[in-house]
This record gives sequence, C-alpha cells and structure tokens, in this order.
Amino acid sequence: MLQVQFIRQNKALVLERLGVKQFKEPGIVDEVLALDDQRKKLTLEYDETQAKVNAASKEIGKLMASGDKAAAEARKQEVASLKQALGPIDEALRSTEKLLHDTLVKLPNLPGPNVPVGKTPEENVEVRGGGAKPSLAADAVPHWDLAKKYDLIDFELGNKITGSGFPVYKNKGARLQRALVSYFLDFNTANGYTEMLPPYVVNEASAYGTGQLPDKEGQMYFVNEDSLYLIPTAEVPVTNIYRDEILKESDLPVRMTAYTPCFRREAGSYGKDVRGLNRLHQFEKVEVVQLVRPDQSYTVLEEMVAHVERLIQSLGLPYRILNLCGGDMGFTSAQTYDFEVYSAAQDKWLEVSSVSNFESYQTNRMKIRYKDEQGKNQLVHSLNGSSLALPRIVACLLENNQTPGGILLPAVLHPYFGGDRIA
RNA sequence: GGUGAGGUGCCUGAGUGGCCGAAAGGAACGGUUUGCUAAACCGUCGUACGGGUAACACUGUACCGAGGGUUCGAAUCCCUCCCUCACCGCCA
Repeated sequence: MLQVQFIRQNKALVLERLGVKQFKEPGIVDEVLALDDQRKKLTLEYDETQAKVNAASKEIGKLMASGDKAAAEARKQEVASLKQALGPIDEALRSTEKLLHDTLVKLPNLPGPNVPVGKTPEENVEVRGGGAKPSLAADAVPHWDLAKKYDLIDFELGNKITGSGFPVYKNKGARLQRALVSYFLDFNTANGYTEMLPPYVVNEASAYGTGQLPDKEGQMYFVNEDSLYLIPTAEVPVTNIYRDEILKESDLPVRMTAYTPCFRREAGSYGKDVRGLNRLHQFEKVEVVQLVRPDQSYTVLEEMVAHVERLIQSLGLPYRILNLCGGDMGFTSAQTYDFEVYSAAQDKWLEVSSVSNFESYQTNRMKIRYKDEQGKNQLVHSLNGSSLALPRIVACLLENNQTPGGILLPAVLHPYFGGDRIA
C-alpha cells in the first residue's frame, strides 16, 4: 500500500497518477488524509492521558513505600477517573486506525514515470520484439492436436482425476516440463539469482503481503481446515521470505529464483481462450524476485526485462515486449512489461511473462526495509517476473517447431531433454 | 494425534509485580593500537506512531509469540489462541 506520509506531501501528484491508472475513486485520497488527521489527534490525546496515568502510578508506588496511605488512595482515585476518560479515546483511536488502513488499501499503486497513458490493452505500447514468425505447412495443427498425436498431454485424464484445467503430462511431454524447469533455473542462477524452493501453500499474512488479499481471494484455492492458500505464483512465498526484516544496505540487491507449481481458480474466465494449455488451474512456472534499493528499481526493472528477453531468445521463439498502459496494469504494480510469444498454429500472441516493479507498495505491507547510510530505515523496492511460465511456452514450442520429422526442440534444451526432438 | 517443556532484542541468555525497553556475553558497526592479520581496548548498537526542531537535540506512548483479564502499576499473575522443542504414536 501507499505511504500516508507520501500522499500527504504529494497529493497533487498522487491524484494525477491515479488518473493515469484509470482509478475511479480519487475521493479516497481525501478520506485517507482526513482519517490520518483524526488518527494523529486521537493518538496525542491518548498518549497524554496515558502519560498522566503512568506518572501517577509511579507516585503511588513511592507513597505506599513511605507509608502515606491516604495520599496514595487519593492518587488512585485520580487514576481511576483518567482511565475512565481513556476508554472512549482508545476505542475511537482503534476504529480510526482500522478505517484508515481499510481505506488505504483501496488505493492502487501509482504508475511510474514511464507508464503509457491508456485505458485498454489495445493502448499498451510494444517496446520491441524479435524472432521471426515461422511459416508453417498447410497441415499444421494447434498444440492440443500435437499433444495428442505425440501422446504428450492428456487433458481428458486430468478431467477425470481433478477437473478441467489440470492436464496430465505424459512421456516426452512430462520430460519436457522437467527439462524446461531445469533449464530456466540454471539460466537464472547463472545470472546471479539464488535458487529457492518455497512452500506451495501460504498463510493469510503472506497472501496479504504481496497483495493477493484482501481483494483477490477469489483467485486462490483455499484450504479451509488450516486457513492456508495455494500459491498462485512463487512471488508470494518468495517475496515473503523477507517480510518484517530490516536488511543491511550491503545485503541488497536480494535476487532469488524459484520453481513452483501455480494454482489459480480463474473464476469467471470460463470459455475464454481456455483451449489446451492457454489457461490452466495448475501450471509450472519459474519466477525471479528482487529486493533492491529504491533508487535502483527502474534500472533493475530494465535488467530483468533484458534477462527474460535473452531467455526467450534462447528458445528461438518469436516474441514481443509490451509496456502496459495505466489502465491495463495490475493493482499493485508501478510498471509492468508483458512478454508475449507467438503461437503460430493458433495465430495468437500468448503472455508468458510479466515483469513488474512494485516500488514500495508490497514492501510497505510486508515491512521489508533496509538501513540507509544515515542509519534510517527505508522501505526497499520489490520486483518480480516470470522466467518463465511453462504452458504457453510449450504451446509455442510445439506449434512453431512442428515438422514432418517431429517437433524440433531448441538447442539449449537438448541436454536437459535428452534429445533434439519429439517424434 | 497424546504427553511434557518453552516462546524475551541480530543470536545466546538473565529477569517472577514498581528501580526493566529490558542484565550479561556474543555478533555487527565505528574508532584506537598494529608492518598486515589476529588479539586487546574505547564507543555505538531495537521498532513503530506522536509531540518538538530548519535539521539535530530533546520528549511522550506502545511493543518481551498474539489477543483478552487482574492491578494504582504487568516481560513478570490469570484466561484463550498460535507457534517451537522433546518423547510416544502414525507416516512419505
């Protein structure tokens, strides 16, 4: 969430940036400021009264020790009436703090300086791209047909075991998953990311920390018995590794990568682009996360984009990078680049990575700070990106590389896959 | 799942009603010393929210797992919950 102090000092900027994000309730900004004023006023009142209570209590102790019982009793009376006054103040303060917090979390992150203005995905700006679209034979087929032809993925079997959106990978299809995960992790660690293997379920505090709660609980599977959420992305457990920590400046940047399965309910998206691997309830993804000094986060964002770009290039897939416009960005992001790869047989661009700078929006919730040169605690900036999500990569690899002699895999995968093709 | 013990600052660990935001040691950081390293010595060494200041200084409140309660006063007593450890059971 945003910092109240920042909103107070930069109100005009906040309103202007919220406009870029197409935020519809700018009145919340004034609500926040009014509630914060109220909070300060009540805090002062509470502290001053409590200070009197504390002082009187100390005196009572001394009076008792010196045997002056009558004086002690008189002071006790005084404390009693002070405490009576304190009750309502305390109550008002608590409810104000809660209301302030509940109001504050309704404000999305502010778009950064390089975010294009726009409302819809059509207004996203293509930054660059690469890789030539393949020219497929006339009888080329989409990946779900190829998956069947080579016995790689069984969607119906997943229906039987679990439900739609939970495919079963088989044979070379399963092997390809393993190869891709290993390759992606090796690629990331070779570039300075530390490999992590986090839990696949998280508690409420973690889901809150990265911004899945309070708004998006409907997108996560929930284990009622233990009040735990299945992770929708490794971002959640990995970023929360540093929740409530104060880092040394020399600890930064923190760079982590993790493979996890991802679970998404995808409520409300039935029937829309859900064919084959395009949209699943469970899928594999390798994620990269960084915690950095605030002045470096936009430089790091570009580095992470370049990193993911090299990874996609190494797979030989046609891709493009989009700088998301204000209206299409996520709630918690300050800037996001989406990576799409071209799925030739479907003639579609599929999103395979999303690289975002969250500035201090997540870390303010998680209280991830570092001690700066002056010894003051400052929020770090958090960033993350997929590197990469598997299913759509697989769809493209299958579709784009289909030949009469089988599906030809990119050279970087040969050692991991144990072969150069699926035939 | 059962039984027992316990949760204190970066770590170890004292503290069982006021003198405790918290001893001591270690780590870390700064400095002195040193040819360098080590050692030794000196110093610093929690967080949040307020008041205050140009900024410091200074100052108030809260926090000893979480939430309640008793009391003039709680790290310390009581209740509930959570977690950790040990042993037993079960099990990949």
